[in-house]
Amino acid sequence: MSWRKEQRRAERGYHHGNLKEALLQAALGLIAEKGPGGFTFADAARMAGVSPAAPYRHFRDRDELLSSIAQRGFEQFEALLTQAWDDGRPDTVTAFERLGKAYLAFARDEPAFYSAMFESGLPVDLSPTLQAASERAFGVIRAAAERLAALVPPGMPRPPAMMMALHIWSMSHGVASLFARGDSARRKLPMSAEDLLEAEVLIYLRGLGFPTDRRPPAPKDPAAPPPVPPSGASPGAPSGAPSGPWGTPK
Amino acid sequence: MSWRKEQRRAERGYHHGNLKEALLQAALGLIAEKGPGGFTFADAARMAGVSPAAPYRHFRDRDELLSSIAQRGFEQFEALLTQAWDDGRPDTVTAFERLGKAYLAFARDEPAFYSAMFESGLPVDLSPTLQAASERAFGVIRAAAERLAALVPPGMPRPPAMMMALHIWSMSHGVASLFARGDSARRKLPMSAEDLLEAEVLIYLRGLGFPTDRRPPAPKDPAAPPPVPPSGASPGAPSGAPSGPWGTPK
DNA sequence: TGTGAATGTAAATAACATTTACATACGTAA
DNA sequence: TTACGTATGTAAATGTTATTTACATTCACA
Repeated sequence: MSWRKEQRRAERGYHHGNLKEALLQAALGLIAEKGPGGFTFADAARMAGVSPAAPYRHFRDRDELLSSIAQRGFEQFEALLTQAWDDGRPDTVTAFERLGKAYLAFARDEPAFYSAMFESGLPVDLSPTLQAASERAFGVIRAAAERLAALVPPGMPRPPAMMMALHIWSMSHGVASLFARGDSARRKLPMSAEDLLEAEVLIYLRGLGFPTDRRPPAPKDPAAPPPVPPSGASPGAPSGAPSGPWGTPK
Repeated sequence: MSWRKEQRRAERGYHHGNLKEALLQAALGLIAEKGPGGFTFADAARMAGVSPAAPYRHFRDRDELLSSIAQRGFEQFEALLTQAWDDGRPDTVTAFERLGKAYLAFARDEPAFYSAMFESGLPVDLSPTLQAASERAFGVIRAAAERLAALVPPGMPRPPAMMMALHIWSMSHGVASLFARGDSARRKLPMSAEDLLEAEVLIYLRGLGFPTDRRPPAPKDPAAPPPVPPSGASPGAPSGAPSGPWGTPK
């Protein structure tokens, strides 16, 4: 039963060569499977083929490994959001909605990172680098909100961009946490989390004075088609396409 | 060192008499302090003055205790929301906003319950009674949304009440999770979580076509004051009172 | 009063996190 | 090339936890 260990040792020698990375990967896999609480330091070591004490050469303790993963998660998150925002192309509102979708996509596609970042109970405010990473990620939303705020139609009250950013963050986070986690989404929904969030954001944007009825034709930015929202769209769904921000639940 | 245990035993006899409840209370305290992960079954037993095996007479395992707490939490949550909604008095919109406040208040005042309910990683969908309790709590929001949907001004698209309920839930949950947890709120904000959520909900409601400018005078329900939102309210805050859904950050 | 069901206890097992003392390999300066 | 300091692993030990099993005490009630 130890031939396997010996075998592995023979293959890689006394030194692993890349243990830190291997541990991170192992932990990532374990967290994705069994949640941030179900991950054990010993398991990760076993998975990497080293003794239970080896990880301590690379991480002060279990929490530091978790924290490293969260850190990396925030970095990837920031990259994803940046890409989704794409500097506001083709127009601010479209890009803004893409941001929300990206949030959900991350929660769904990177459950391990998401868990470590938001569900591990780690005190984000204790690690300066972690907090910084978190703030950089939020900064993308913040910047987008800044641009959006500048476009609030004249005559409408214009809330601080920071506030708009926090609103969007909380909507995305709320939908993601409640409905986009767990393999089969813990709670049943009459629609996808994506559609739910999209509708939510669109209603919010309308509340800020943005026209939100156009959809297929995405003209340039300051172009504002019919400023009057379409009326009388009951759940019956007359036409084939969604008549408002929400379609008929399929 | 065992005199204390003997002492306690003498006071209460071989049987604790109320162990189940004592364990729940102990766990509640521990979770409030150290988070849902930092609570140990053995600790709760110790705190109740019984042997480490005693709890197993009342809970199948650690998870079942946690689950019981979550269950009780959802029940209290439902009660709190019901009270806040107060059947839509004095008017639907006001009561609706109170609902959001109650959500935050619960997250803040009952961190242990909130943790067990939403941050413990428990598979809510696995316990039928837990899921039912969760759905009853959401039912309050759902019912409120139902009433609100009926008031969407004619001429505005009216989203399904269920969707509105989910929107409100996600906003509240997002704000609560991100900004109303942890003794000193992990992330710094330019305003209180309550104000943040209130503004968010008001903008959302405006997006649905509700007039959202009145504040001190709360007239009867179907009474709809100036349907035109106030214009030109830059962050400078001209008058003393909040000029829109948001005041100046103090 | 006797008895079965509840409720606790003690002791044992297995898994972890973490520490300490010791072993090995790697890079580098002489 | 070699000697040495440092980085990286290992083995063994400690203390804690979850959980189970066999046994003890007490309660409710016939």
